[in-house]
Amino acid sequence: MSDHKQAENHLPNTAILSSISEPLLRWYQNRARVLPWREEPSAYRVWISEIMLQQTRVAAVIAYFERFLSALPDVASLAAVSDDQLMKLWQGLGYYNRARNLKKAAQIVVNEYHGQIPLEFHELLKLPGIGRYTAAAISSIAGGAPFPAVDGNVLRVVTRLTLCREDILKDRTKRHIEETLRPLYTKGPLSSMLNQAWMELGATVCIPNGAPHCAHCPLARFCLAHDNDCTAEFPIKQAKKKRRREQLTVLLLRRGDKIALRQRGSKGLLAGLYELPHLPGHLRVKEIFSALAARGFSVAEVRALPPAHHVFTHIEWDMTGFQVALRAKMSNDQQISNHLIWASMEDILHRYSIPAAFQYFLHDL
DNA sequence: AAGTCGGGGTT
DNA sequence: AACCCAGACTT
Repeated sequence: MSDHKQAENHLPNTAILSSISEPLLRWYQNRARVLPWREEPSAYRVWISEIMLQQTRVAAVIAYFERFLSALPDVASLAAVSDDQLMKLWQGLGYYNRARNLKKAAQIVVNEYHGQIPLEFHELLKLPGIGRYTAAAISSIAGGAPFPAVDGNVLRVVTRLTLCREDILKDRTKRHIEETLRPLYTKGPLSSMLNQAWMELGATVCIPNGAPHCAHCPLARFCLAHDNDCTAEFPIKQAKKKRRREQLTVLLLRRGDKIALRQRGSKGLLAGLYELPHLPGHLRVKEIFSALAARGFSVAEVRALPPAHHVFTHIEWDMTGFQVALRAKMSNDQQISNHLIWASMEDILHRYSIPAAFQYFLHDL
């Protein structure tokens, strides 16, 4: 019967959640972690932290946040930073467009907002890299705006509390939960705390992997999933597509104390970052000799390196690596046509941002 | 609505 | 090996 099916698939309503704010806020005031961006929640600090925290754990962000704030302490310095320094500050965090959008948005703030970061939800939403979650987080935490910041934590906590079986990856499910929570928010400091409390609960108690710590949850007595002993069934998410695999042959080209790097294109995977030159497929030593000879290199020696495997969100790289000692200096024309950069160890450490996928081959240099 | 975009920790 | 993370943007 369709009525019965609807009941199993019900969406959460505000009434179920209305009695929850008080115990949740009380718990948060006692149990909130001390985090760098909480000590002084200025718009700039909250903004940087929220962008870094997108799809990234708190533990991974803290050190990056401190270093970033030291190097670029305000919007003006961010707007003026070089792309290379920006990428170096972001190296290892991933999703590098987050950093590029951060700089773009900073330039907009300088040029169109007189250097003052807007605190209104709908103004923040216009800036590149800021979606509904981040606009709600910044406007509420730094400005007390009454908007629920619905991230993966909140979706997990709310679907468990209410036994909601909608697919949390669907936009309309996120929108619905936003609307459900919206009435709980009032303008002022409580909306900042409430947003952080939902996320804190999701991150530390109502956790994603493994069993949630219901014995320590301030909302256990309100929680339908806890009542029915079915927290493991939530949240419901559509199954992911399988990753595709690619084979690469990575070359560690050495000439004297320099190593060859190449800048990736401005779009797509690892856009704009610096990589070790590589060729598609798994090549044999003989093929490497001829490929390099065809490009005008004089090869002294080729030595195999340990193979490496790197997993991205939707691609997997199977890499074989070869260290190649080059004999003579090639002509300037060939240097330019090959678009290679001859970098020193110092450059690699402090200037060029090289993604993790290539670091396997740089470890013992 | 589906695909793209990193890297690392947990289970 | 599969899952997830204080998501946003493009197509």
